[in-house]
Amino acid sequence: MSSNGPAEPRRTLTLRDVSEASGVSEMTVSRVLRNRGDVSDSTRERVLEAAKRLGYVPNKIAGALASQRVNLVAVIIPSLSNLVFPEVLSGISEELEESGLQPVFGVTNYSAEREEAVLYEMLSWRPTGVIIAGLEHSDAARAMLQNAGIPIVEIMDVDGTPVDSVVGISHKRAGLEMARAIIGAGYRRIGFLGTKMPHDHRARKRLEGFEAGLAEAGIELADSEFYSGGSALLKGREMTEAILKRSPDLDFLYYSNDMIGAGGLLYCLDKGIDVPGKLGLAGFNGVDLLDGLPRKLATMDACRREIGRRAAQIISGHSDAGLIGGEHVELTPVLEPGDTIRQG
Amino acid sequence: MSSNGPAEPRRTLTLRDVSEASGVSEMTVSRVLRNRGDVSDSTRERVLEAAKRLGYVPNKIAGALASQRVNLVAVIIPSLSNLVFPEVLSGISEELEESGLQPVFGVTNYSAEREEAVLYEMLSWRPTGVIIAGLEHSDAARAMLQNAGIPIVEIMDVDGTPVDSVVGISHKRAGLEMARAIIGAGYRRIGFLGTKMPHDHRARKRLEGFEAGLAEAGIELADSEFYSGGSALLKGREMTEAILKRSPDLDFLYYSNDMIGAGGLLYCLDKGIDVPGKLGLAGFNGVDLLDGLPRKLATMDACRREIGRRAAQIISGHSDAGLIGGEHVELTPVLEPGDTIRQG
DNA sequence: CTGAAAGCGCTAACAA
DNA sequence: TTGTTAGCGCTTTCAG
Repeated sequence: MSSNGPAEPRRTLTLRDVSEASGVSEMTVSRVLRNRGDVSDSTRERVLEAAKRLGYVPNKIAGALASQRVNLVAVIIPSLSNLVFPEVLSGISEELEESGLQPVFGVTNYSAEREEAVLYEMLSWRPTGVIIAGLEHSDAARAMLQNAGIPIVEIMDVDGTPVDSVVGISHKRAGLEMARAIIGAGYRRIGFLGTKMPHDHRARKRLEGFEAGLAEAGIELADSEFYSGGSALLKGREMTEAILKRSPDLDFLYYSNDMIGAGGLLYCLDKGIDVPGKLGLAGFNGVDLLDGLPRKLATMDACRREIGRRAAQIISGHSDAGLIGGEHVELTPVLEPGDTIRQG
Repeated sequence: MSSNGPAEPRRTLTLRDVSEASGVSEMTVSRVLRNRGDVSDSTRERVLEAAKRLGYVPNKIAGALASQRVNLVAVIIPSLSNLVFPEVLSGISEELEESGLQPVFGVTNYSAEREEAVLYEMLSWRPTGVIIAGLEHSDAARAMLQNAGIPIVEIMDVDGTPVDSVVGISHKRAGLEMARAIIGAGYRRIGFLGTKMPHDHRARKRLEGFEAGLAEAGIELADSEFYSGGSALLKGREMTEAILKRSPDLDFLYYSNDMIGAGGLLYCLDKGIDVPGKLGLAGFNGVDLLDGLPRKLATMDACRREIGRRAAQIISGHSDAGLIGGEHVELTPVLEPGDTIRQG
């Protein structure tokens, strides 16, 4: 053994360590490490060399406290298993990368209570901005957002009153337009299949818009079926079987998402049901999974990646300007009729 | 308008504000807000009331700097669009929730350079621990992990040398056992279909193990096909068509993930190919999507959620004890033969 | 049970 | 181009 004294508890390195190792003041070290102000090349090199040799990692906590600046963007979403949100996150990541901001994710599991807790936790890190899914929040959560004094972007949905900025689509309109397209194609006995989640406001709004669209033609929903949990593809199968057994005269099934829609499509193909002749099908989201199915399910793209991108742009734009925004971006989902709606 | 002076720039609230509003010292306010030490009920109530009324949100940056304690766990993964990682994240979230720790996610896009940058960024927030996918890191990244002085858990893979703790499965073994099962079922002309990503080390290890397993029986891979990007389900279809056109005599296809495997399965069913009689199929991961397919694809569960959970447990365990671990947890994936491998 | 003093590691502002 | 001086808002420690 070499002459190690009594186990020196290893401190984590500070600016001072780099300062001593390089013979330059802490302030100058700090400047070099942040590419700030003019520093002579020789000094810069010495500092960089020392920092690297020691393995110094700056302490952003101290930095943030001193400078009152944090390069974090809080991103709050209901779920990761939904497939929808990972895409939004990718859009956000992509866009923020360029601006030097860092997304920090929090998950609420569709619970308002949990959302409040996550939001509180994240705001206490004083992020540069907040991106949060949906327009429905508890009063306390809304108050926190309002008082945070930073740009807030509510995403996914524009049907409601945002706290600050909003980027999304109108799910009511999405439902409405789907109903019109279905009726335009001549279908009349229409069923709805969707999730039971009491807090999935967007699915609820799509259904509301859909029923409004049917009402325009004097039609009511003929039957419906709800689920929660489990493999969505399998649920789609099972629900389709159930609803067709109960209401064999249905001529269209509208699914609240593409996964259960895909399950329904596979079921119909299995059973040799004539799609779209005798039975039409449509989903929602535009997940690229659909491209690989034997037949292409009708759907409506929810513009997920684009939503993420635009939201991130709003934050990074304001983080430069220091302003709070109130931007309102409504994206327009386009009906992709695929092969499961009769063509006029 | 009321007598608003010249636009008071709204400061964010501090402990001092709550202290003044409640007539209690900052120190006592701090105690109440952290449920620390003995505080009389009446004082506690006054403080809580004032904090709530003002809408005070504590500043964790200052708190962390003063206490040298951060309740953040850095989680670094290659991708969010993979479906695999969201499940791991769910496992982590679930487990950390109980311990008061907060996961913070970073995404590397399978790039070692990006991983280094993300890691540096996250370590600069002095997290309580790090959970990072894979055992392959740049020298610099490995050095940072080693010097961080906090628990590090490398996940997904155990084939290699961890920096500290590791939780995962052996992908080599997974490939090996799949090969044995396939050969045991009597297949001999075997093709491999997978991703081309040069940095997906785990897919590579599975292939290596697979080839080793074939070699035991004196067999070589008859053909292979690689892809990158796009809808995995669709790619699975296309690749399957391509490889079967090129090598019509193949009697088994091993896919590097379930999504492309599912695409292949759908293709075979479309074409009326006798599965598993004339052609066997297998994937990898055990995604629950498979439950909804017309036939169940053979696969091997990668224990994703469990991996997340165990990794989180290691971090929260050590965050209490303040120790650094070196735990080694190897989970065992189980072959799920489904309907696409001939049964003896 | 409550308060006062000191300082966490860094950066803004100013001085040299 | 470089250094010095004060804090950032909180918690630790110790004293009442």
